[in-house]
Amino acid sequence: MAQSQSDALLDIGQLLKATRKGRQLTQEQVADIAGISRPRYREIEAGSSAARTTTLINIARALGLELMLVPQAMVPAVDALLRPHDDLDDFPAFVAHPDGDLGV
Amino acid sequence: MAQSQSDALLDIGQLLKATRKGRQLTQEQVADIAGISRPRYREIEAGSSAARTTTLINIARALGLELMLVPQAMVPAVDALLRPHDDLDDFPAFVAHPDGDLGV
DNA sequence: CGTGAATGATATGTAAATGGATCTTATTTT
DNA sequence: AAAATAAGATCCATTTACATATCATTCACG
Repeated sequence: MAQSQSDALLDIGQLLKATRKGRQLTQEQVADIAGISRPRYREIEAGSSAARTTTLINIARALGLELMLVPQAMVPAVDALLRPHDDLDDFPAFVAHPDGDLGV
Repeated sequence: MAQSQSDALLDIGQLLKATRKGRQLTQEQVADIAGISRPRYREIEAGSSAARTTTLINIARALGLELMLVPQAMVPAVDALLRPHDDLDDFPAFVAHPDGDLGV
């Protein structure tokens, strides 16, 4: 059916890593701004640990991202809006991807 | 500057509650689908405790929502896309709102 | 009114996130 | 190549998420 929690964590980690590199920041810098330790940020980026909601929000903001909860039916539209995001720096937008197999 | 973590949790809780009521589900039903206990879901909905990332994803999905990480610069656009969402049932879309005071 | 369902709220115990220290292994940089 | 910096990885102590049980309160409805 869909992505397991582990997969979601891995995906989030990948996005964080890609965004961080796009911003040319070190793990320590991001961890610092987000107010967590580097070992912890490392685990979150590696997807081997499920951060608290508040921690994830802090990390996201440290990277210039915002956490949003979007109606599943709107995900494709939002995705489409985000993809052609060719700015100075472009990061992929993360979706928790149930799979994409909604009957939209 | 911006929203504290506590405020973010309260906002998330409000969205969850509004969405749940829109879907006419009980706390127990959502908790059940999300795989957590009712007291636990109650606390998260009340914003008095920060769920793990995986838990939040599960709850969101139980309510037909998806967790997304969006570049802050794109938040207004996504918000605009989400607001006129007058479907069969319409839920507000959550944003972790740093405040809206980005120089966009 | 009163009966039951939904919700608010708390307590105890377990599991997992987090911080801090430390060590190793890349990856740069000079 | 050596030095420095970043990243991978593991340990222990503390905090907190979460389950389960329980009771109070509110709310819908006959």
